[in-house]
Amino acid sequence: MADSQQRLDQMIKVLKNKGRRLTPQRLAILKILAQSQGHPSVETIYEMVKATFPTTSLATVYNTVNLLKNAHEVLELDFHNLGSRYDGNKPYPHPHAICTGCGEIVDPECGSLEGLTQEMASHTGFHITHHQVYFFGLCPRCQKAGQVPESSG
Amino acid sequence: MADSQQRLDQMIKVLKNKGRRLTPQRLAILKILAQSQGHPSVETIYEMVKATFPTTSLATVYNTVNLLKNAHEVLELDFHNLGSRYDGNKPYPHPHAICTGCGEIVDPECGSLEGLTQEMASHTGFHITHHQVYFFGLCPRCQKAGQVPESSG
DNA sequence: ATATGTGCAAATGGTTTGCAGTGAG
DNA sequence: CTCACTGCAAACCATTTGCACATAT
Repeated sequence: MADSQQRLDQMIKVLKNKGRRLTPQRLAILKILAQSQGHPSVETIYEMVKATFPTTSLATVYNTVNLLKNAHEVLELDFHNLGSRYDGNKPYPHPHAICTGCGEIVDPECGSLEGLTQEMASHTGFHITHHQVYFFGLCPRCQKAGQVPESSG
Repeated sequence: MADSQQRLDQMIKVLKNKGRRLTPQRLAILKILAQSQGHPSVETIYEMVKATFPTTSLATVYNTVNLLKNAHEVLELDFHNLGSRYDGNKPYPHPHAICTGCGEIVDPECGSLEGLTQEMASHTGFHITHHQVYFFGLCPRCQKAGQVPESSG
């Protein structure tokens, strides 16, 4: 994906601008986040980095992820049961759909969020800066799996 | 408020149906949640209960709140920085606006959430069951406070 | 009478922090 | 060469759990 290369370049640029160093471990984490399709957890990132750098510590992953989060180069999703997940592809707030069956997280197209935001603003007088919009339910696959409750043979 | 009395009665009924007991501490927690206007945290509830029952433990508050949460008689709001907050007035999912200045949480009227939900469902194929919709920003009071940065005398 | 609820304290689990050694710039 | 980064382990903090006693039903 050309996009993920652009994301990676952007992340590197931001870190440089902040005077941060680009260690091999850190670069590996950046790559994982820039290419991430599945909203990985810190633990997931940790396991992936360890494939290349076996001595990497969890603290280093947290450190780098937080660095990017504070620079708005990664979006943090907060879930009560699933733990925090990270999106390095679209580091700006956007709606998510989370399957309560398999845990899959998808980024649906969404045109009507803007209207909702404006409605919230006008009803509250708030100056809205960002949001967290999560929809929970069953993905198509889990719906099918649920319709045939393990009895077919 | 007549509403909060109804909420309290409903909570009590649900606990009874589950064969749970109504201890004085538990009743106090139920009342706090049924009347809650400000989305209290467990810690806040704990402090309030202790005013009447000084020996109450945090564990008891967690226990009762979770009981109600699982019975859908209380709505849990999950925030990364603010910690979990609870709404015993409207125990069903609804949008919230959170002030990043003072921490106030309000429940705005909202007509266009249904459309967004349907858009999400049609774009993902998910069967949506519930949601978490949080808008963050500055409440009117904090906007004014910010406009005059402590220099006026 | 009984088994749920209570209070206390210890356990848990995800995240952060302190520190001494390492290495990117 | 210097200072940020790393890895490890300990610290943190909200929440949960275990246990013996108390009590609502």
